[in-house]
Amino acid sequence: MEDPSPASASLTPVSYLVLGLVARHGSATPYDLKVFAAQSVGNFWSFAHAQLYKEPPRLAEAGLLVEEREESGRRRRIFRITDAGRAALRAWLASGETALGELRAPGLLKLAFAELGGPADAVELARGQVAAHRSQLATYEAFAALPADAMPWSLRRALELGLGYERLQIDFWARLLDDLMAGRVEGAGRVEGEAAGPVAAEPGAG
Amino acid sequence: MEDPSPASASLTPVSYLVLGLVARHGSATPYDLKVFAAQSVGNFWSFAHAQLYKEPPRLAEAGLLVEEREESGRRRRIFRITDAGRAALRAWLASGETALGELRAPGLLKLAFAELGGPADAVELARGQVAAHRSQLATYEAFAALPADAMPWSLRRALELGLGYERLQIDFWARLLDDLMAGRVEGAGRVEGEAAGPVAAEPGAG
DNA sequence: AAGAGACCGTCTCCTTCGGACGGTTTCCAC
DNA sequence: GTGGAAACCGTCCGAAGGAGACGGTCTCTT
Repeated sequence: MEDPSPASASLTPVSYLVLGLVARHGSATPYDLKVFAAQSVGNFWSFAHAQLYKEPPRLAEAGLLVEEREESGRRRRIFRITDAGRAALRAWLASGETALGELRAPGLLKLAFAELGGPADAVELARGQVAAHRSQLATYEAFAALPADAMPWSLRRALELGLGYERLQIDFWARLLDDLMAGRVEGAGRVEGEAAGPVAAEPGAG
Repeated sequence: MEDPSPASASLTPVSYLVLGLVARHGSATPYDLKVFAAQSVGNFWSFAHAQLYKEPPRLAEAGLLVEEREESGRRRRIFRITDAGRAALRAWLASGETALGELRAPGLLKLAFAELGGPADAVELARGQVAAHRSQLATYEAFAALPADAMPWSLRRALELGLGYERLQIDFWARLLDDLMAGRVEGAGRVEGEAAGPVAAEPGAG
């Protein structure tokens, strides 16, 4: 049993990013991809730029893209999408794939263990998160302020989820901060002026 | 210039997960870690179980954990935290590290390129996302329904962010679905009964 | 005492990640 | 025009992460 179709090699999120970006713009060099990505989805989902150089040749080998060469001095690789590539992209868009993804926020991990630190630590964390998410929100808002024709409707919608997400984070951490300051958190001590907290160490099940 | 302290080798999120879990429970075997993780942070942030077997020995080598052996038949490795480990954990909790993380939701990536598919595709996507996030929300709600003393306050708080996140997603996709069905999306066609959509292909800048 | 099923652990392969490094082109001062 | 600074562009590598196949061990039941 051999794979009858090299084009059906497993496609990852990066693959679809590349396919989508090339389809949207007609053609692109890896560098273009890097720039396009940064201006669109890269806002929520960053890709190592090395991937954007490696992926197009892979897709070309699978027949989903074709590669040309610039004639000018730099002789950059220019990629265009093929019918097979369009089909793969359309299949992905049409598939009922509903993977969820995860809430991999470093701040959340830290919060999950905040009971092991002092109350002041949690306060610091919350403050930092509020600030960081506010700044990210500002970035998104600047992007969202672009004229309507600066991006396709779908991307704008995606941006709106990003805005909602940042606002959710800000609200969450701000509320936590309030509760912490007001001593309204059951189990967490009231924050006075202390800086270092205890880390639990009682022996347990082995 | 050499690293004077082997214990200061770079610690990753997995490191802190392990450190935190061991600190919280007093001691743990790698298998315990796997179970503990699944019952707590694993809800939002999953770790490959192989990591939970590899990380403790690494931390032990760095002096942050100590390893014992069960005497019984299976002779499992039991890990406990050291003072250095507690210090590292406390330092992490107290540090103003505020990395943001990203919104790496596969559905979001797909949405960003939805203009390249047909209106029916976006509808399918939205429907699927609503269903998937509703199911995830139900899982979180069941977890949140546990008695107050079933988890530390910090973990419960983290859970609450998870709940908010799922509700945000549900609202977002449900609203998109509504707008799509009502033809209220500028640029997206009204969904009639079509199934396959076009993928843009006009040549552009090279 | 035997076998089923849960429990527990390791290994390997492949991808991703981050970033160091290096070369090229353009532009501007002079 | 020429030198070089600055932006532009591309490749490579080592370390870490992730999926999951595979294998061994214990417990419980009959």
